[in-house]
Amino acid sequence: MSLRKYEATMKAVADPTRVRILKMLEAGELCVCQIIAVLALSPSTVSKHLFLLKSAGLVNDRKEKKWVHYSLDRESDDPYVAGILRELSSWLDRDPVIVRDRARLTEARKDLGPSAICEALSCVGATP
Amino acid sequence: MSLRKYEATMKAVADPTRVRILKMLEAGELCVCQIIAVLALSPSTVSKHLFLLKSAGLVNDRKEKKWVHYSLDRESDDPYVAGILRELSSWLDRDPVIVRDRARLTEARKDLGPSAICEALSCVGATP
DNA sequence: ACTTCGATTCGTCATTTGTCAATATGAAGG
DNA sequence: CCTTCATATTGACAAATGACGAATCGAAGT
Repeated sequence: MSLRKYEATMKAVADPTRVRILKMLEAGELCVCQIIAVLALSPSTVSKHLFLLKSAGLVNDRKEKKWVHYSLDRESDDPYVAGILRELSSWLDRDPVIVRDRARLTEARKDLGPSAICEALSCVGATP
Repeated sequence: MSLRKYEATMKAVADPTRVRILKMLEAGELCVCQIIAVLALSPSTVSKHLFLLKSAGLVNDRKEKKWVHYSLDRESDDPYVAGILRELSSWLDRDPVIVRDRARLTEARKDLGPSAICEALSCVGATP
């Protein structure tokens, strides 16, 4: 494994926004609109982050109906990806930002579909 | 452990030059002049990298005579540091850049003191 | 004290990175 | 078809980053 690949993987997980996404995905796959809503960032920004994570082999995407769902690539044979995802599962679980992200997700998922979650969370997300 | 601390640690190890330094230090402590010589970078640049690594708690420094020696902080109680250093020990061992760095170090350490190594390597380092 | 030499700090520069607005793509429904 | 809605892409811009040279600090040695 080369230094280039290492650098891409590490830089992908070193960004706070991207690690928030990864920590959200630990609970299961999410559609892009849900991630946008929780992060309260513009769709283009989130899309670029997801592209980077996918390029690094950290996540997979799956298209269903109108939505794209992302999930962690837990069976990667890339040693960097496997090692980082393993370490990450035991990190940051008590960070207030991570906790808040999780709260937003579980709250909104109670009885709403992806589209409705989008609506519900984008209101909440607008008030930091 | 906070997202801020996580970000600092991860960004510290995500840089290729800094990871080269960490991989060099796996063999034992080194003085700054040796690191400068192997990397073939300016002293100010190397000094800043070392400062960043130390700020992240990844390395310790020790002054002896005129020189400053850096070493990995293997007994850190910071979970990020401990986890990263553990993963790192099994990564990049076959990368050509890492291999070359090690070769330069072991070659020059055969029978020279730190100061002489500085001299010997700075010539080699100038020809990539 | 003065000089020397290893290391750090400061100032500056080019490159990279993260963000958003605007636009494009593309599938599902009317 | 043609519109709509969820993502993706593009372009622009501010901020962060990594590189260097010059200046500075500090410990030994003359």
